[in-house]
Amino acid sequence: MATGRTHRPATRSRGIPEATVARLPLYLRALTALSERSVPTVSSEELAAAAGVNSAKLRKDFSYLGSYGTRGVGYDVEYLVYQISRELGLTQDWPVVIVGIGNLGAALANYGGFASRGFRVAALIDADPGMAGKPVAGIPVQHTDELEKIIQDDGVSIGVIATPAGAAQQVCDRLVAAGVTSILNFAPTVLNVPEGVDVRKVDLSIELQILAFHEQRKAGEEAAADAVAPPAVARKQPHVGPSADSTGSADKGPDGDVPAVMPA
Amino acid sequence: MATGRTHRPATRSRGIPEATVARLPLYLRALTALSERSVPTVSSEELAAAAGVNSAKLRKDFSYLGSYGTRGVGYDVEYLVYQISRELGLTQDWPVVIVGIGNLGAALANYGGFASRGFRVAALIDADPGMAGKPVAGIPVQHTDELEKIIQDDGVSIGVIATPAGAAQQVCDRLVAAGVTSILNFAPTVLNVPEGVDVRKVDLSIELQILAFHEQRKAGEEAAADAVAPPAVARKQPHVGPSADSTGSADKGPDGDVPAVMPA
DNA sequence: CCATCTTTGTGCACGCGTTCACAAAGACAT
DNA sequence: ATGTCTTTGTGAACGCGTGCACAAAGATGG
Repeated sequence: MATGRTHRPATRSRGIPEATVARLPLYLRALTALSERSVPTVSSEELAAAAGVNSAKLRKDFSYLGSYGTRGVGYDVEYLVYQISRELGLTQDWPVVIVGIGNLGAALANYGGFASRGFRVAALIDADPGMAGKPVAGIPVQHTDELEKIIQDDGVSIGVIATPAGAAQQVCDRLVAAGVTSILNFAPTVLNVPEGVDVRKVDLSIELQILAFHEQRKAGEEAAADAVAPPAVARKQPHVGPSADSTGSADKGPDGDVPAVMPA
Repeated sequence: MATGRTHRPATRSRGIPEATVARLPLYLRALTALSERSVPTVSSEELAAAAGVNSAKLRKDFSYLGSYGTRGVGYDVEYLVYQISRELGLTQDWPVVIVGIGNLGAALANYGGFASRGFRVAALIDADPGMAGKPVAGIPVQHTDELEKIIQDDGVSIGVIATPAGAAQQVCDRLVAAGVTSILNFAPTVLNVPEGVDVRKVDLSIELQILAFHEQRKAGEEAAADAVAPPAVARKQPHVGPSADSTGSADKGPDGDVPAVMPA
């Protein structure tokens, strides 16, 4: 799903399948909402509905954490919030650096979800000297030269890359060399990292392409079954030659995928 | 993965497993790069390395598309680019609407990856009347009232939600009612959609929490003897970072004396 | 204290995805 | 043509994740 490397020595140590870990934040969000409404307990059925998953799956997920429920009653909301937070490591403070303060980087810096869950923006870093000192989301942007110093001084172990694709690997290397061991990559590139470093990637382009695939499939099925066109009329524009159009050569940027503004 | 609805017999119709579909954009990106360098053919081993996957997996993935390789030689780059593009539906033009033009929405509008692969920003939509007419990425923002009209006029079938969480479900309902059948959701909420609508979500907060989990596990690999006594009063500030100092192998680590921050 | 009812926790089976390993297919040299 | 060498395409085994179905556990009421 998301680790850039195919490797997964990951969750070998103590139970908790990767798929379960990926769902814990979902449960936590639903539980936090319940907590704010002062709901004392919740059944697996209710919570599963709120999180958008199967109730059996939810119970099995929780069983990896331990037996935190009460049969006949359900789960204590507050207690479960604490247990999941602890399991996810959110009871600690995680300083995070964001590299590449373009449109996307600025959006991330302003994203409220950071501060609300144990994550703290330790620094914003950009390669453009003109950005230095300029405040974004109340935090002054610092130049790339400061990167290593910041990471070491603040003990940063999580880095967010929001640079253009061309700069991503280089930034990644510097982050890792300075001590970062977890990277969230928004640049459309496959990052190469040494053993022991986790990479998760968020790729808008890929998500859209997956949607397009399903969309095309849906359109094709309808066409095969019936001729009744639902709402739209001009939805298709088959305007591509056998192999000359989109593939030719540099008809757009390096890959056309540039998430942020950052001079190389 | 990402389909909002629990049920998803998914790609039953025409082979092609979901996991393979999710990798096709990755291959396509690597192939495009090769194409720009005028590389005529590529072996499964080389291409797999470029895409960051196993070569056997790549070959099996391609086998679902058909036999496009030549034994003893490899794959024709141009031909494969075309085949994958066609399979993903990228030879069509996909108009996309972005709803919620805040920091993130603006970043998405400026994202080059849209236009480069058959996706076209048909409209930017925001609920704030003050935003109306204001150009973002060269496109004037339109008010939410126009949403249905735009979707129907342009035959939009893909919508991107970049609104706050509170507005996401409402926006989603309107998109679906107007004819959108694929949604990319950036809001931290579980969207409820009817059968036949695909939802993929991109959630920064969840990604970070998953990274935090692994980070914590790495930090406390040897000091696994915590076995925290269940706190009777939940949501209390627990003692924090008790593991960063005991191990000698861990060179990094947030010098464990940061204050605990519980989610609110 | 016993009966009943609710809800958890989990054993089990099934299907998907990954990986191995190798035969088949073609290129290429002689 | 024939042999050798490279690389694909895939059969088969394995492991993980999912969901069913049910027994165990505890609450609740009489």
